[in-house]
Parts: sequence; structure tokens; C-alpha cells
Amino acid sequence: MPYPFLHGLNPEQRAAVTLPHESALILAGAGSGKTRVLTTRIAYLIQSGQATPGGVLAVTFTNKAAKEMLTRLSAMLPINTRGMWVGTFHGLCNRLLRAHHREAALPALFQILDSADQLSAIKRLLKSLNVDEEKYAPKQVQHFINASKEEGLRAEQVDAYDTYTTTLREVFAEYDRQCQREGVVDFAELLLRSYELLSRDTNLREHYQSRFRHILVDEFQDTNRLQYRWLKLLAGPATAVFAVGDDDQSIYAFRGAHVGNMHEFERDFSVQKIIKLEQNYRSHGNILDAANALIHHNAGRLGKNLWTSEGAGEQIRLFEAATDQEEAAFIVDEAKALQREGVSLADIAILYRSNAQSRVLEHALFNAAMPYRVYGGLRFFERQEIKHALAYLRLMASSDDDGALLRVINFPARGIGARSLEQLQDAAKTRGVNLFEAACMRVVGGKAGTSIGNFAALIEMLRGECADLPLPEQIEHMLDKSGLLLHYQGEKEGAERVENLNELVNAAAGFIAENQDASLAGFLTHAALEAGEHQAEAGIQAIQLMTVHAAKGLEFHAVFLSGLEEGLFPHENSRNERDGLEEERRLMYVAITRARRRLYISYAQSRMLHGQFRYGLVSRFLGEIPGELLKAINTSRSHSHAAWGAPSPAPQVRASAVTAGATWRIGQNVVHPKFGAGVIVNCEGGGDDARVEVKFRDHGAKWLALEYARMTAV
DNA sequence: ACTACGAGACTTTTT
DNA sequence: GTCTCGTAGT
Repeated sequence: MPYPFLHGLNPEQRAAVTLPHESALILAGAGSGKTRVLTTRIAYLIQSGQATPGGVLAVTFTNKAAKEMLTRLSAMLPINTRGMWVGTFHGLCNRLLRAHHREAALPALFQILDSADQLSAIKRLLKSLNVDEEKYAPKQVQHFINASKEEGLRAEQVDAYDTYTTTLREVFAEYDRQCQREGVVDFAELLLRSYELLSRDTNLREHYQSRFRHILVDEFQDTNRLQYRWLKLLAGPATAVFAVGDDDQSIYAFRGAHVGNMHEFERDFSVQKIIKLEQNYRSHGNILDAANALIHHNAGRLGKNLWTSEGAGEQIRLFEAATDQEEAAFIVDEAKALQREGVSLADIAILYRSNAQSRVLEHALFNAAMPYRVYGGLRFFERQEIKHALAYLRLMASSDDDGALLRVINFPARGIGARSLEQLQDAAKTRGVNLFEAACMRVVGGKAGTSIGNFAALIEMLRGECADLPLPEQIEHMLDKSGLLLHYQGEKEGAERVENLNELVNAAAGFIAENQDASLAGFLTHAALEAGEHQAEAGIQAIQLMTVHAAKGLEFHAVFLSGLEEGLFPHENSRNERDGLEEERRLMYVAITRARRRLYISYAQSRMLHGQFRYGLVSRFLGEIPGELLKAINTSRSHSHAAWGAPSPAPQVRASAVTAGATWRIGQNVVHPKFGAGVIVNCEGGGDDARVEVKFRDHGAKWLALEYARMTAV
């Protein structure tokens, strides 16, 4: 056997890895060894001489996944992975555009805008165009622009049927002009620009098409329409595309992911046969059965059933709490018990649908002195002080970057206010120069004018002094001379920010050690394309708290899935979205399949939400899990709230309100003395101020206080 | 130019 | 409840 890495693969995995030169779709269920198949396939192709490292392109969604792939590859093969094109869609597009910036009509040192940079660029543009920000919310404009680009559309190709869209379209066009002028590129632009480059430039396209005989795509279900078209364009007649994905784990439709790409791929690339990886190496049987049963409620799946050779294992533990606090207390108690049994805290996760839910959990963990770690929130390169530092660096690298200039021209404060900035911007516009040049020309008079001139001189000075310094020293120098460091040192709560700024110097040192391209521009690109670690790292001895989205791709010995209430999970906003409920169900599927051995699912009858108590019903998803897989483990304290009926025997739990002897639940038919017949469709509040929404046959929907409404159940 | 206060939002998120 | 954002006041 010349390929030792094929050992230990199951028949389907092996079939996928050793597939002949043809495009293939691998349907890889949760925990089925997807990454292993992907990397082993590459190793096999290279080892068997079917591909050279330079002829392989592998694309992922996150930097973490790309790194993981490279690490595993170099463990399997004694090759230099440098020549391989392994990276994220954005990273690869960046690489392409850097190499052919002239053909793509971009400056050699184009900067990349992250979402926040893009938003401020849009705000600035709206102001200069005198567009009403009330009517055209910057966030919506941003979404419009990005969504258009992700459909492959430029401003002039967007349909406008009313004045509103016409304005949006105009702003879009103007935005692109502004970016071009300033030499910056947003995330969607990276994709679209390289797509356009390849489709326009036949020579270039054919060059890459014949070079990449193998394209491999990870998390294919997460590709958007533009990414799919990009792949189609890059794949030449002799290219085999190896797409690995799981339609059941598509949870990013809200940001443009298009699962339909899987069907289209099958057709467009004449896929002979879909290989399904259904053997799961992660979870015990009951957990998989629950996941299978749940996801079965979705329509239009490609179809897949996870199985394991391990035993059924434990039942899923179901806990009904009276309040969110009680739910948190329960989780803490159970986690402590697990810890006593010897389970590592790092192997316990508490998952929730939305970040707002973490507060109560954190509070309970904190009071119990349990170490925990919350994932999510601001990442390193997104922090204010880092953004400021990067803006200085960007301005040093390129005078055209108006956005960077505006960010730091008065930070730290130099007495340059809105007034003088306006003058500066006007002057720049009439003279057709960028803000930095205008600043150098000292077009603004008075004291502020002097400050502006001094600022320009500062940047010039930094450029001169940094020219021959190694990158980390350049940054140190800038932090010092710009006054940034001093500013934060003088701030009451600035210690952490100072620390982060020092960390930026370290990051630069790490960057030059790992990359051949040790330039400032290279580092800035790195900073934009890789905002820093957001996903959980193994090894930290603390309970892991994160959203279900953030947990995708991870696994834990024990998982607490909290807040299984209608309106929360599935989230109520999902009701308005097309196929929203199905995406929520896939999210639930992802959540369940994170657990290896033990899964807890909990919900609370009442919960503090948006500053007031909300009373929810148990999530419909619990009803979609077969009862025999669940074990209710309610403790006595959960029955303390009299306003709610005793839970019906689990798992067919039904939250219901009890008032004056009558039981109300959603779906209950009622008769009202004034409004007549109707059906309860929603409920809110509890106890004395419980209210229900009743949809009346003849009077529409109304909210009624249970205490006063004299309804009869029918 | 900076602080303070009130209004309004508030699902999920990588690049 | 808590955070951000924008405006008004100092």
C-alpha cells in the first residue's frame, strides 16, 4: 500500500479520496471526517502524481479552516505548501488581484476595507452626497451594495423601479467611484473584481484554468452565488472540482449563502454520483437519532442519515425551568457535577441562539466561581485602538486613503473640528486632490489650518523615518510619534488598550516571521483579511459559552443547549424570512450534533428579554425529537410557579397558561362574548398580566388580558 | 471639543 | 436590561 494515509478510512471516505479525475459532490454529515477526506484527497492526488502542489487550489471560508488544512497536509506529505493555493475565497481573490493589479485596474497597494470601514465610508459618502440618512440608513445601503455585488451586479446592472432604488443605485455607483479614488476594496469587491478580471481577460483565465486541474471546496453549502460563479469560471475543461458540504448544516443563508448551489453544481459539473459520508465518529446513537429525526422535518434535502457504530448512549436530558435564572442555575449545578466526574471544563459547552442570552449564564457561572469563556464580541483587529493604529499605518502606506485620514486626523485630539474638516474636504473636492494632499497644501487658514498642516507633516515625517525600519519598529515608532500610545496611557481605563497596542507590535513581529512579504502593505492586508481568532481554541480550562453558529465545526463531551423556546429558538424574526424556519431547524441540527456523549436541552417558562419579562412556549423543535430519546429531569424547584400548569409528561411538553381554572394554549379555540369565535395564536406575560393574542374569525387579531377577557375554551 | 443624557434598537456572522 | 448613537449643553 503506497498510501499510508488511506489506512483507517471507511469505504465511502476512501471512495471519495480516490475518486478518478472528475467533478464530485461529497455530502459530508456532521462528524463524518470531512476535513480528513478533503486533506487526504489532496495528499492522494499529489502522492499519486495526478496533481502537483501548484496545480491544486483549495478554498475554505475561514482562515482557521485553511490553516488547519495546511497543517494536516504538511503532516501527511513532505512538501512545501507555499506554492499551493490554499485559502479563503477572499484570501485567494486578494492573491489574484495583487498579482494582476494592473489588469484589474487597482493600485499595487490597494487597501482592504472591513465591514466597519465600509460602513464609515458609506456614511461619509451619504453626507457628501447630501443623502438623507434617515431615509437611507447606512446599514441598509451597505447591505444593498454588498448583496448586489454578491449577485455579481454593478450599479448600472441593478434594476431600479422607483425613486428609492434609483437613489440607492446612484449611491452604489458613487461608492464604487469613491473606493476606486481612494484605492480601497471591500470584501465583496475582492470577489467581484477578480471574477470580472477572469471573465474579461481570456488569457489570464485560460492560464489559471489549465494550471488548476484540481479545485477543492470546503463547506460548499455556504457558498454564495458569486462565489459559485467564480468557481465555475476558474474551473476549466480539464478541471475536476471536489466539493464537500452538508446541506443540513447550511446556516448562513442570512448572509447570502445559497444551498441551491449544491443542486446546480450537480448539474453544471455533471456529477456522476454523490458520495455520502454518513458514518459519524463523534456522537452516541441517541444524539444522532434525535438529530436525524429533527432534520427530517425539512423539505428538499439531499437526504442523509447519520449513524454510528457506537452504542445508543444516554438519553438527552430535558430540563424545564421556571425562569432563565433557574435554567442557568441548573446548568451550573450540572456542569459542576460533570467536573466532579472528571470531565474537563473545556469539554463542556453552553450553547444559545443569541448572544443576549449569555448574560444570565455568565452571571450564574461567575457567582459559582466556575471558570468560563465567552466567544464572540470584538476581535483583535476590530478594536478601536487597533483601528486607529491601522489607520495611521494605512495613511503612511497610501495618501489616497481618505477614510484612514479622517479617522485619525483628530485622534488624539489636535483641535481639528468638524468645521475645518468640512473646509478641507471642500478644498480637496474643488481641486480634485485627496485629503492628504489638500492638508499638505494648507488650504485651510487659521489655527486649525496650522494643526492640519502639522498633521500632514507628521505623516510625512513618519514615512521618512520608518522607511528603512523593520515592520514592528515602524509600528512602535508610529505609536509613539502619533501620540496614540500617550493618549491611552493618560486615559483612566486605557491600560488594556495600551496592552493591545503593544500586542499589535508583537503581531507584526509574528507576521514578518511567518511571511515572506514582510511589508507594511502585506501586514495591513493580513489585518483586514484576518480579524483575529473568534472561534474557540482547545485547551483553555473553562466552560465554553457561544452561539450555536459559533459552535459549528466544534465538538464537546457535554453540551448544554439552552433557551429552547418559541421566539428564541426558532427565533421569531425567522418567521418573516423565506425558509427561515428550516434554517432554524438546521441550526438546531448543528447544535445537537455538537455533543459527543451527553446533551442537555433546557428551556424557561419566563425569561428577561429586552428589559421585560417574556413568557414563552417550549420550542416546537422539542416535539420533533422522538420521546424515547428524551428524559425529563425536572427538579422540584421548577414547579414553584403557580401561574403555569404542571408540565405535561415530557417529551410532549406543552407550555400553557392557567387562569381561574381554565387552561389556555396556543392553537386553543375560544369564544369571546363580544368578538365571537377565534383561536389563540400567541401569548405574553404571565400570572396576573398574562395576555394572549386571539385571531378572531370576524374581528381580526387582538391582544386580550386573560384576567379580564371572559373567554370560553371550545 | 468634550460630556451627558435620552432615544431606539436588539439574531445569527466570515471575510 | 444594556449598548450605541446622535444631539444638546457646557
